[in-house]
Amino acid sequence: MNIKLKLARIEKNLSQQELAELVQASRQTIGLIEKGQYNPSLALCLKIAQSLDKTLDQLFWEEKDD
Amino acid sequence: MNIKLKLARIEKNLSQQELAELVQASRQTIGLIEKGQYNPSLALCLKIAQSLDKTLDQLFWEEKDD
DNA sequence: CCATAATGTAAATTATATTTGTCATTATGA
DNA sequence: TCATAATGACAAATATAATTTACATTATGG
Repeated sequence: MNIKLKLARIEKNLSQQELAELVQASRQTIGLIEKGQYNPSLALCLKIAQSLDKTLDQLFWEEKDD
Repeated sequence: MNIKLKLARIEKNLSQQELAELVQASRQTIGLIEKGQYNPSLALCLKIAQSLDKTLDQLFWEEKDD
């Protein structure tokens, strides 16, 4: 569950459909990325981050201990 | 051409082959990503960043003006 | 020169991200 | 109640990332 992405989208007052159109993807793809258990391409991540005025790290980076 | 990735790899004294093994990818995949014109998956980007002690932004983020 | 490590490149194949379509659910408003 | 927007979920088809295999180039060291 990518809560950071979902929150960033809602902050921008965008529906999944609207974000999908901004990044030229399908609504389902956005839904799946927010749901997690999903592995989007770097290009799509970059478009999403730019559309939401965030960086890759802000949306997709998790601190790891190992 | 992803020069940041290439430099980060060389800083770590890793060959493409060695980095590939660390992230469980093929040597060719690493070479193609460094060459650019390529669209890796987020999961692979995360593994690469962790292996090189960098974040996503440090390796894959470009400031955009638009 | 010969051997080898490191890298670049290309074609064929496999794996999987993404799309498309469809139906169900929830919430909101007329 | 009825209509609709938003979302979740699922399956099948398509697009493309990634692998595999192979051969070439460059550099280094014997």
